[in-house]
Amino acid sequence: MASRSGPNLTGEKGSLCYFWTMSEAELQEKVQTIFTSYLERNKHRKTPERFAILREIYAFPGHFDVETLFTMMKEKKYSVSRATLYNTIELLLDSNLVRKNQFGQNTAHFERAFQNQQHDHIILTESGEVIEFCDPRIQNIKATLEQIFGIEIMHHSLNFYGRRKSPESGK
Amino acid sequence: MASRSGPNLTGEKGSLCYFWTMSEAELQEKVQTIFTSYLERNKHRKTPERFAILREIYAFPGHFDVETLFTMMKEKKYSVSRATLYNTIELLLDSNLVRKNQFGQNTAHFERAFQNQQHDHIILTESGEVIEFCDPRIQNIKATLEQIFGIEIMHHSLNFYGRRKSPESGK
DNA sequence: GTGTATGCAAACAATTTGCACGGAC
DNA sequence: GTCCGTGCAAATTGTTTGCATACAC
Repeated sequence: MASRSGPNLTGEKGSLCYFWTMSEAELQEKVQTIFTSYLERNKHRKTPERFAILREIYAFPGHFDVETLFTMMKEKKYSVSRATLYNTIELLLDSNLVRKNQFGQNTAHFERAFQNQQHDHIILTESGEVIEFCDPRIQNIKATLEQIFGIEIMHHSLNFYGRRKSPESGK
Repeated sequence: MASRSGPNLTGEKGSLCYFWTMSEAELQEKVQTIFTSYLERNKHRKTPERFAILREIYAFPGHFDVETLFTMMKEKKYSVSRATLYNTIELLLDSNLVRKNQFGQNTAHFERAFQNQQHDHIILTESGEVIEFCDPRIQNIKATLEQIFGIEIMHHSLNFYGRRKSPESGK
């Protein structure tokens, strides 16, 4: 279940990129503002639970599933129920603050989405390790499909499944 | 839950393609041979249930989930249990005769894989319709990733989620 | 005060597991 | 005859729902 960020390869071959800006505190503040305005815009209540969940999610950079988040919050003495987690994540998905991933298993995985560039995943099936990458060519495919099928694509999910080529020879 | 095949656009812009060959009978015979040799190679028993399931899957061109397959086979008076379906599909995945898809929901979808070119999916979220497409540019991305990360990619899954742009305008 | 959001537990859905029996080898 | 694969039902896992209470508005 390990997860590491892709390397900063901006510019290299013009095809891979990954970057991160803004301090944790700024990030927390920013997403809180976004969520607040989302809740107001949609006439949802600004409950402490919702903000606690948002904060907890944005305090954690990797992928998580609901059970892990539940345990994490229980340990920190938050009193949240699984039901509220599912409900709130639904709102966070809708406000584009969280992204949902379905890797092979039947557990949904989530990750924070704001200031976390849209990226895709490589799952190393032997170790469960997840590599993130970002390749702009996917946007070209998207554009072609939109044009050919006359559709509007809202989002996508791209996962590659593979394994290390030979121990310690990769790189 | 509708599902339609992508159009045959081989050559157009050099980016989209879809084709199908071989009669149903030939197909059935071919996959049966492949499965037989797979079972022998891995010292698994060649039970009638396993071949019945393979036949049933290859008699159906679209996507299916386990429950649907179970119902389909029950109606045809096959006596199979869900457990056997899950077990056998596992073997069929391993022998590359079946492909597994996780669209948004928590139900896994499957489709036959042999002579069914590797393709990806567009899910129209409003209707649940699934469009298949095949874009060779995904292979370029794959090649880049293998090279950069020193990995070997076995397979991938690419899903776009979108909607029709405007009724009857998308050609 | 009103009514939405919450926590809890029960319900549900998809998949896995345990076990006794049957049939492939 | 051996023991793997089966059917069935029970167990497990992930997610949703129902309901009484709490608190945001």
